[in-house]
Amino acid sequence: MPELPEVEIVRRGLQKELVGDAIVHVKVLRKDSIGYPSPGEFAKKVTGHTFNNFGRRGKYLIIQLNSKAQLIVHLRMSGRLLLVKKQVQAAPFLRVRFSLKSKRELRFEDMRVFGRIWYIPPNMSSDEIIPALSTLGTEPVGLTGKTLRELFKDKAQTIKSALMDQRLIAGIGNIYADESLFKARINPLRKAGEIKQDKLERLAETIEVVLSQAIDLGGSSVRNYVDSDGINGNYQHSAWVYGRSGKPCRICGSIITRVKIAGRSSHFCPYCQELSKNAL
DNA sequence: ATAGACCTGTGC
DNA sequence: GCACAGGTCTAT
Repeated sequence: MPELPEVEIVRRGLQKELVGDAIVHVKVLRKDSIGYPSPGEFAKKVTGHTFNNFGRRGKYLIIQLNSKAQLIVHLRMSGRLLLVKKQVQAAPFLRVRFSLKSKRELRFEDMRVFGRIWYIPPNMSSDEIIPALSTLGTEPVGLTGKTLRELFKDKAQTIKSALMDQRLIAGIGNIYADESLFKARINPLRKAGEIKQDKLERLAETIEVVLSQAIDLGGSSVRNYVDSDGINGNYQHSAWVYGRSGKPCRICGSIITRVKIAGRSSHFCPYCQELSKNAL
């Protein structure tokens, strides 16, 4: 599911509802979903904590508990965090259940089991338990062409894979990389280090516009994504290119193309994002 | 840079 | 059957 907008929406939903609530019982239904500590210890360690704050870094949800402990969640492809009354019927892919003092449950559902939850004890840093956290790049806020220039300087990789590289910018995934490149009229196959400054200025702006618009629309629901109340997002209905291969470009009517870049399906308009028009 | 692994499902 | 799915990791 989730890229930055979806994680941010979940974060906001939980922040509004859960600060001050407490975890009274934890049940791990699928051991693979636990990143740290061992699945056997997880429930014991997490039980009894109170939720203090819900933050986000890239696609990671960072939950501050009392006594300086943390819960960190990455939803990967199909993870969901749902806040429900405890009498609500459990879904087939329920992996971890947090029973709360308020008689509600925070449920981690994850069809594909790629998602992870880590408990960070007070005496440890999140960076030592999740090494990728310490290598995350900048949050995509206040981006400028100059920032992108520095990030992409000398990069021989395609701009598509550079945008999805979490060590450069944190939070952009397959959908919003394609969407941002379309709006900036940049071909996803262009080498990151060879893009002219004026296009980088445009890209810096379109990234922020696309992400904030996605948040306004409740995120993208391709398959599994729902917010913490179980509601689908709507960005996918107004996507420019993502998931639209074979359909006409909303600007020029050309047929949207799909190619593999860095192992991921990439969607673009062969006219609006023509390679030759993009040469430096 | 590309492929394969990790999982489970949906749609042709 | 086969291809594909909001992500990341590791190996070649």
